[in-house]
Amino acid sequence: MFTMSTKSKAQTAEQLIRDTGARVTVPRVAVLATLIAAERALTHQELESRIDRSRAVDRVTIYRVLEWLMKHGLAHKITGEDRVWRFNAAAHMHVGSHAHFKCGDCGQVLCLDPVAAKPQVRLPAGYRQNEVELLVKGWCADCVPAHGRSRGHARHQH
Amino acid sequence: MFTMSTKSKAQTAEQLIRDTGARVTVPRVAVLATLIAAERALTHQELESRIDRSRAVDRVTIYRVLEWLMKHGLAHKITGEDRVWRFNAAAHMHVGSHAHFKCGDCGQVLCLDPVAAKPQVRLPAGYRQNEVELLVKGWCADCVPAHGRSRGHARHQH
DNA sequence: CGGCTTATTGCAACTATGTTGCGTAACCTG
DNA sequence: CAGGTTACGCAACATAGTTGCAATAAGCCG
Repeated sequence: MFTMSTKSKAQTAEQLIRDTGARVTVPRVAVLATLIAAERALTHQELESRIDRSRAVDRVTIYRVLEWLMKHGLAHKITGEDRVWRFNAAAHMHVGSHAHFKCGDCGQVLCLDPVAAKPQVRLPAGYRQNEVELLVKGWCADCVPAHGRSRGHARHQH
Repeated sequence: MFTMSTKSKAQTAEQLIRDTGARVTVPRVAVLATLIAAERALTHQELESRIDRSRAVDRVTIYRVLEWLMKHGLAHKITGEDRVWRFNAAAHMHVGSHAHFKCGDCGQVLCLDPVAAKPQVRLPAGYRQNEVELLVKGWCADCVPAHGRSRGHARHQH
């Protein structure tokens, strides 16, 4: 089995957008294809720079496209701890509970598989629980060695 | 047992700061006392407006004091989903796992008691887990009724 | 108590992320 | 291919947080 080419990813993206019944536009396809091609959650900035190479899309348009994709269930937003949003193509939307991993060293964010057991939390009286978001912090495979060598001095990628 | 007066909270704050061995300054006491007096996690903006009534403290100073308090384990930061940080006095720091509740309607954020069972998550090979942060979304006691009445139309407090 | 040293504050300017308004261009339909 | 509507791009704005530096005040020591 060959890896999907960039072109076929664009086609997938195009098809997904067409299926919503709304307009198929260059920015929408570009953003969604980029998200699908990404191995991890991307920030708005990362999206912008990855897209620019092929066809320039306006900053604002990317924001609006992302909002649109979320509204139509084609992408979802991850709230990082650095006040930056990251976006994933929603290949497998698991409603009710999300789990993400964030490397404290390089800042990379992954969308983890849904947790087996939905953690049970005790809320104050009268409160109602809807979704649960789980953020696991730690170090990714690339950063574990660096972390082990020089404890307490992490190189951040801001 | 009487509720602590505002004054004794300021004294508590002062003592906690003094115990670190560093300088006891007006902004530090003001910020920490405000956090201790707060019933929930406060944003930087909320802190600023609550402090202003007694003695004006510069915006930037509040940021720096908060950073300092965290460094000394007297406060901790919660990453909301609205890209705003909220701060709690760290009365009971539970290292390794935090749990917070955020009301999707009024935006209030609470620091929940540590979860009984640390949720077990499967990470990719080579990844190392450090902390786990749990964000429970739902509706607080005050907002549950409103939510029940008009589903899908939440009044946000931005 | 009053001056000395150094940490801390306040101000101003800056950066980064995200949002809004509006005229223009692109898409789809007939 | 003409027309209506949606979506885009630009520019200006809003908000959250950061940095540099001179002025201030905490704690110390005589």
